[in-house]
Amino acid sequence: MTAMTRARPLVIDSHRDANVCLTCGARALSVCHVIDESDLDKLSAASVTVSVQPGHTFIQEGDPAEHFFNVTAGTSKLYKLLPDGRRQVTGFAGVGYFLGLAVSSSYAFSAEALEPVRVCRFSRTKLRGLLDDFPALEKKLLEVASNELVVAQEQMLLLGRKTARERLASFLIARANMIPHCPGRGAANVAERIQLPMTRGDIADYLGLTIETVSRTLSKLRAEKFIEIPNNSEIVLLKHDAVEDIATGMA
Amino acid sequence: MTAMTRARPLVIDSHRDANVCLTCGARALSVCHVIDESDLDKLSAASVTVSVQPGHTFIQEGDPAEHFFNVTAGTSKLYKLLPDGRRQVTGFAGVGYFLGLAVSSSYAFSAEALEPVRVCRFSRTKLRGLLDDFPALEKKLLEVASNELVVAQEQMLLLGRKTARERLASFLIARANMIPHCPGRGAANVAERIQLPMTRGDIADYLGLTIETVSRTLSKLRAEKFIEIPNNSEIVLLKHDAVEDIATGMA
DNA sequence: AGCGCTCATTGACCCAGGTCAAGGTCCGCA
DNA sequence: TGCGGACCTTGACCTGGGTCAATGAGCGCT
Repeated sequence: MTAMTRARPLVIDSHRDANVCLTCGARALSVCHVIDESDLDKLSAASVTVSVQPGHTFIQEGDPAEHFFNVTAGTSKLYKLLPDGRRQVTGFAGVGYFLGLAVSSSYAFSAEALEPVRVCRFSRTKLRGLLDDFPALEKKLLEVASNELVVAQEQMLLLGRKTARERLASFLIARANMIPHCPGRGAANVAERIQLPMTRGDIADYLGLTIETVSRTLSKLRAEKFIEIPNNSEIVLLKHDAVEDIATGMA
Repeated sequence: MTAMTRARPLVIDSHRDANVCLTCGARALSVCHVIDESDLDKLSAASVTVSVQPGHTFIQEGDPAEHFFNVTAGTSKLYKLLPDGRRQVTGFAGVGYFLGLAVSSSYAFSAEALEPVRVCRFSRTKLRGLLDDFPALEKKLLEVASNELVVAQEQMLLLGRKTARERLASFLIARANMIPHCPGRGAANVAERIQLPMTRGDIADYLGLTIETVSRTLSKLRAEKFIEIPNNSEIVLLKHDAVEDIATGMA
């Protein structure tokens, strides 16, 4: 039975108990943490857990926006398409990410799982109810949206004005900074191991480049001893500060 | 005395009565309209009116974010800079625009007036008080932030994946769509007169191009009879639908 | 009316990054 | 352990848009 369900692209967990939110490892990282423990049963009751297999799309640009999602496991890519297939990845949604903030009748982007992903899914009306019950949640969402906006503006600067080299450096630094504070961080030349759940193609679509330019630019950074590339889904940042200078256009 | 005060870059209106919000022409377009008329005196009391002369910066990237602003007259450009002076304009803030959503200790962008601008300025703490008194305002801000996010994602698609021609077409369509519904809009080939309070350089910095490319591309669109350029601050859209097709990558 | 400033246009040339094409590497599977 | 397919790298070449430079147009000021 496990094998059967895992083979399906989207699985709704029907055997959920009222404690999912209480025991949820993603709570500390997500908007839910503003809700008091004693109220978590209400949160559990308002959502269902959905599992998404890698490569499967659980939000489709243009579809009616019936649900909101909170990511509890895995990473997804968020993207928009032009009619001829050109793709812009607008972000990568990891654990704790809240999806669907667009207050519009249809989704403005698609979301596809890069790894096995689990999300808590809320219907539009249920979320509305939660926001009325928990004003702190609304405050938190405004905070989250505001921060997203800052990140989006930073990405506009990258896409509009940075060179390929600066874009890759910015990407690596951003990825490195999202590693939950590992010991020795902040020091000048401590190596950081960056996980890349996405392909070179996804990185290219995120940075407004082609696969070839991403590959070439990474090879160049490796030849210059700024990074190491142990395998396709990891990069070791050898000189954080030097790469940061490249990212900010100071080198 | 009028001449004296108008010559200063920033002027705080000290002779404001308690009815400013009640008589404010921008109210219908701004977040304030969710506040009941009977409560507008509280809103007036929490803010000051500031006038900004063209070319003057009233928000400086990196400065401590002490204030929030609501635009009541004129257009400003919002932008970020790289250390070497490369500029990305992240948006143009017109009447009704709410500025300062970034919940961070410092501003993530600068704002410079393109025309004579008037803003209502709230201190961080006063706005916090208003949000506590008027939950509807918080809801409205979340809605505004969410819509901003959708616009930002659209701009990422433009900057990452569209050609210069598509970028200019997108810009013109977006500008045309913000004209408050003029009669005959929506019809196929009704000419629309678009106001451009910004320079070619600002447009270039907004679209991730150079002045020269903006100029050349507009000249080309004119040669193709899609637009007319009566003067530097106006463009007439002769074929809305054809230009829209270019904007969306369908031509 | 004419000066001088800022902004916009146009042309000639160039280059960062895209395109096209040919391998290479990794990994799951039989 | 060797096959197949997805993904990545590298090289050669090309081009959209950037750079540099000259000219034009609009406008406030005297």
